[in-house]
Amino acid sequence: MRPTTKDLAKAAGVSLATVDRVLNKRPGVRKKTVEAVKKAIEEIGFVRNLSAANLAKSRQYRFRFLLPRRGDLFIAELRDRIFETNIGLAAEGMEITHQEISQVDPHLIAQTLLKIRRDEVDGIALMAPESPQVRDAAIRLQEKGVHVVHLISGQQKLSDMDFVGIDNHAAGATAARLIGRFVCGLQGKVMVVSETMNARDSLERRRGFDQVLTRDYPNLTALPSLETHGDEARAYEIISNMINNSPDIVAAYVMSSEARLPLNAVARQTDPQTLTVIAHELTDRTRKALVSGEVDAVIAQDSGHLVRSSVRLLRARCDKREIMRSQEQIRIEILIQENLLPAQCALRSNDHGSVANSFDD
Amino acid sequence: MRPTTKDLAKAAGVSLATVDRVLNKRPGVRKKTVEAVKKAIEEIGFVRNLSAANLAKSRQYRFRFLLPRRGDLFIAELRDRIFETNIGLAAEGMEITHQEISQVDPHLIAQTLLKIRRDEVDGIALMAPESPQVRDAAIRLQEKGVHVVHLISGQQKLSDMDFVGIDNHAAGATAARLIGRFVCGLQGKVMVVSETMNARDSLERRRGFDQVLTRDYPNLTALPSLETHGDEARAYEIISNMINNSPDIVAAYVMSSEARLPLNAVARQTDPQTLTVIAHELTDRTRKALVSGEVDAVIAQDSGHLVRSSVRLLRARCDKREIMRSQEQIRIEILIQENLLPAQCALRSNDHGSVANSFDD
DNA sequence: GTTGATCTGAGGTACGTACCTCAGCTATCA
DNA sequence: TGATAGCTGAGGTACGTACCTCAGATCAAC
Repeated sequence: MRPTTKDLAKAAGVSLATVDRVLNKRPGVRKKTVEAVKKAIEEIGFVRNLSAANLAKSRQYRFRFLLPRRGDLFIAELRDRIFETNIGLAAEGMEITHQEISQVDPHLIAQTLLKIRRDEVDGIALMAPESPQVRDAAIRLQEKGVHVVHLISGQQKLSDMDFVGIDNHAAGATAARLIGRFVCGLQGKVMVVSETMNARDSLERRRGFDQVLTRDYPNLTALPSLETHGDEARAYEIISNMINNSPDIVAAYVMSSEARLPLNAVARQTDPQTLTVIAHELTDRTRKALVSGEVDAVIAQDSGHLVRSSVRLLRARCDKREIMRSQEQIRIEILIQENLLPAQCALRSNDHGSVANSFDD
Repeated sequence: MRPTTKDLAKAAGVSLATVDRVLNKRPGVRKKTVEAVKKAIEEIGFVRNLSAANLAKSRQYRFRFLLPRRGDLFIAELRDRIFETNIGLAAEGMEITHQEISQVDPHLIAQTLLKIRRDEVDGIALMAPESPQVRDAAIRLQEKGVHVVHLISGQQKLSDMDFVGIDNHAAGATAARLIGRFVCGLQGKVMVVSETMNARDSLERRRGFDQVLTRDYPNLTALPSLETHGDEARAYEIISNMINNSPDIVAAYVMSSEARLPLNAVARQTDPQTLTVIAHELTDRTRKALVSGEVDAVIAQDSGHLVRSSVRLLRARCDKREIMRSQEQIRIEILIQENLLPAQCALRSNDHGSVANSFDD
């Protein structure tokens, strides 16, 4: 049997109350006594029983994800993962919800943030385009005692500690490297498409992309970023314009998390099989594109990891714990046809019915 | 507050005892009553409090990883992850150990397996080359009540349910695709190196590799597999022979998890920068090779995931639970210079001192 | 040596579930 | 009608930690 606090008290020659004070960093214990207890902890190899601690605390954590309202496949993925995580962690006293926010208007987002009360949630994971208003509102929220982490995009270097997502500079560099190698020395232009360049993540990806491309692949020239603004007609128009004006396009980099519109537009304009195409995020659309050869590689961040990592980070904040940041690093995944897992992403078809309990025989 | 069993009892109009019987699938409850309780569960949204349940059960899980004795960097990685996982899960009543076993001799491995008693461990994660003796010993062990999962390699299709690791056929295919694309239409031969072709994983990788290469890249011919048997001198000899006999080698695929010897041998024989090289597993050696350009891509499986997934699987077996297999799928990661995380793998330098508790101020 | 502040011990309750016993209840069948 | 088996309720203890109160001990400074 593992030693308990009682054993620890005996080993340290103090009472249970003192052990408790030391373990929970409560005041009113002499340094010498603290040391004695710590020594005993090492000696008998005491490890706090988390189950018991959680039970005793009967602590509840209520976290809320704020995601843009747009009907994006990637956002849908995230929502599904939030739902799953909620189910999985409900048994551990967590309640994880999500709320839609404006996809663009910083004022509206800031308003939404400021409306959040300390007594309804303990933490927020926010996915929103960069803006001073949002940043300030987030800071205000923190001051109220609601912890905030920034998901995927993140605000102007508040602190890296609050960010959950991939290194977008590196992701852009990865895209450039793949295009550079796949294109095989061909001379030509590279089309770059994004939903908007107002987002911090797009800007960073672009910088990383350009850096590698100009340094290592003089045969390739990156064209100015096209912005779809999530509008299908517009996407088609600007992309077809671009393709018609630059017949020497040999590759395309779709930077935004919603690759559907750009991919559809490209597909209508040219034979994507002959074009080297790199897109972001694994969704049903990019998965199909990967399988058909329409896309050569997908650069992805695991949506489940994003959600779980956010939750762990928020929870650590609530407990005033530090966290192993290196273990929470979100990987930049490179996906091609061959390393797509059969189940990956196809999970969307799950019905969300009765997963909560396991009495289904 | 979340509803408790007491609330559930009230809602279902039964006693706590009956609720308990239903929740824990104990006999002696009429079907009708069971249904009533289940209905109440749905209605009030009852979710078992895991902390309380674990505490009440005061269940301990003792799992042991059996890893080959060789001093491999990849194995060292795994050991470190086991150590970490043990620390992280100790608070949840898990005790995760590891034991070295013969790296080759099936008889010795089988003997080791058969020596394991039910009262010392609840489950085993076994990494061993395929052989009938080992397979039988594993089955015997299961009959004794010790759960067994097969790590990375796996035995002849016992059951996919017992396997933790990547799809090696797909991994080989991935390697072939990368080489095919990176080589840019060049005509030539591809060298294939492994530690041994007796391992199931190597065979499967080879098959996946050949399949894609012969189908999609007629410009490339894969050479017969070279086996280093973990011997440095031998590795150098066979590889230099191969290189001297086939001057038109344009690429190399290092299949085994220990890439050190083959990479060193290749480096001594030829300029690896001009060769397209794909290796397996992220270790200090492959990481350096990736950064220097000696290796073009690394195909990896996350060692931490391997360990944690094994533990989850074993635990599910102990609890007689089914598990979401799709969530336990180990991803085939493609790593290039650009998407290497700064922290990734460099963790080896950690001292393993006082991570067990968090009183370090 | 007294006062006050600081530290420590003893003992309690609470968290939500698991698992036990035993008494009593309800159908079923002889 | 009574015996039997199957079902249900009442009540208890246990798990290990958190957090509370209050009394008593210790130590410093005066």
